Amino acid sequence: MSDLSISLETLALEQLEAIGSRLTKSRKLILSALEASAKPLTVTQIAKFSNKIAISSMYRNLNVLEKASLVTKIVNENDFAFYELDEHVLGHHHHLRCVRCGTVMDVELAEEIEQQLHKTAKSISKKYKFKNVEHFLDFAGACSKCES
Amino acid sequence: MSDLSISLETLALEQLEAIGSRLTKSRKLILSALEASAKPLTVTQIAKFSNKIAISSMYRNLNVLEKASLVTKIVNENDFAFYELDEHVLGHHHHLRCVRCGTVMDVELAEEIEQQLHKTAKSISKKYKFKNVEHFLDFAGACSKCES
DNA sequence: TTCGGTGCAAAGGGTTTGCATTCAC
DNA sequence: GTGAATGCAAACCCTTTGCACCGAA
Repeated sequence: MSDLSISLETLALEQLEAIGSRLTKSRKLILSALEASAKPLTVTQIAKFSNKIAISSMYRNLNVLEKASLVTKIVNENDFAFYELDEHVLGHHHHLRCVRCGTVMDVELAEEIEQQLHKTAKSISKKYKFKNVEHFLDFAGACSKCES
Repeated sequence: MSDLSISLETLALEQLEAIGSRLTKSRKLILSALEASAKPLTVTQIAKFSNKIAISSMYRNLNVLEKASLVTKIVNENDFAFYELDEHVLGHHHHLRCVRCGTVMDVELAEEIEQQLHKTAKSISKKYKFKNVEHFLDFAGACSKCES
């Protein structure tokens, strides 16, 4: 149980402490579920991974972990949220979503595109007078399982 | 009431008929609200524009209009959906969202980036065996109103 | 011993649905 | 006249909250 990598555990301790929170068993379990998964998970999926945590605690913990910049919430067209480790942990990346089953997977892009997106964000920031403009680039299509 | 442009009304009639639905007064009102607005609207905002429509009909109509490819639902981090006219009507574009107040506005990008995104979508399609991969590029930051 | 964390149950809030009525073709 | 659309209220479902209890520093 809670086979959390040392590096993530250290980071978690540090960043949770920074917001006055503790690294509890439940939070370790959630983090290890997310670390073990190749792709973002729904609350229900995380709960399956460890059904000892009450759903309410699940949500409360995910909110705390989000505040600690350890976890990121992904809003999806399919009405339930997905969660994954924060970009500080996972590295910058994008998402590919199946329009049928809703599964979300992580995708990395070429540096070239990233740079261009960065430039674009800057020019939008200037043009529309928005501060700290970030880009969110996702892709969606029909996955091979759903297509069969 | 329902000062819908002729071209949109024609298109609406056509595409609603294609899915066996009618162009009713309520649907005209919703479409004209969206056409009049410079930016995507929430259900509540559309309702304000015309408070004669029951909320339930609002949702039902928006779903029908979405099926008819007349309207697109935008999922937002701030927990309520935004709606706007479909890209077939509005043209391809992207969104800029305020992380504070949640407002969403439309943004057009240079052809150069669009082409690169298109290429990227294709290569992702091949790599992950997803069909009909589309891109969704949004930007988010703090708008000038919220920043003051 | 002191707070933060947890479980349970109840409440929230946006969205959907059942049903009888009304409307469009 | 017939099937689609509407209004109202109730149901849904994911998520949040209140409260008493538990647990780690």
